[in-house]
Amino acid sequence: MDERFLQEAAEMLKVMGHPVRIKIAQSLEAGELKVGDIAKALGLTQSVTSQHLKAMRVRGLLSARRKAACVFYSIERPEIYKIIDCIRESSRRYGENDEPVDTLGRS
Amino acid sequence: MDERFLQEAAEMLKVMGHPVRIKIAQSLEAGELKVGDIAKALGLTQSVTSQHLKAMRVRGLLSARRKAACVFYSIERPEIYKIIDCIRESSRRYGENDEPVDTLGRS
DNA sequence: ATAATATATATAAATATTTATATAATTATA
DNA sequence: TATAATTATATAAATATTTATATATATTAT
Repeated sequence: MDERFLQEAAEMLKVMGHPVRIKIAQSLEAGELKVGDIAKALGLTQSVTSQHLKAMRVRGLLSARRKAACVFYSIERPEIYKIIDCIRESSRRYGENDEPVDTLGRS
Repeated sequence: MDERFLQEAAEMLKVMGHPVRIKIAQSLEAGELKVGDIAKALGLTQSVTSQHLKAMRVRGLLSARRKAACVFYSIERPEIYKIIDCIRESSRRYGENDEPVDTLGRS
């Protein structure tokens, strides 16, 4: 596997590996939203919202456009949703166990 | 979106958001391997390999079985590979730009 | 020009992750 | 039992992430 891609994939997975950023992606599924509306919808402060948005933007997951005083964010990589669906399927298949077992079973 | 799933998805994405752990998943695509072989294949120390394996195991991504003194790890959630494919496709589609642009474009 | 609104960013504190080193635990064998 | 081989884990240091607070920047309206 290409080292370049490996790093990029890890970055992308890491940035999506945060509940707030998953919620942000979800909130943008129907289309672009301005920062304030995302913050309101998610019950976050303006600042933390902006910081998470930046984390996603600088890695190419979101794009932003200015419209007057507002900035509208939108999804740049719709594959995010496919990934979340994969995980949902995986969860379903894996079972409704509360916690994965962590034993090694003596032989 | 279910809060329970949200947390689980974030955890899974986060744990896969590390180059070494992606490599580990790759190394297991053809089948189970013992810790020592994974470490050798990836050029890692025994300890750090074991630590990454544990991170993946306790979150249900890998399972382990003991065979004599060795422990064989294998993939518990093959969806991981689908996710990596998604990212590969996303990368391809997104373009071969070195770095995503991070400007907001004044209006 | 000033004020108001919306967003971004600098900074620092708290927390989490990563890695290395040393050691413990497990299994097989002499 | 003692030793070797394999894997796991405790610990600590280095680094990174997350969040809050305060402040800066950009835009519009007065």
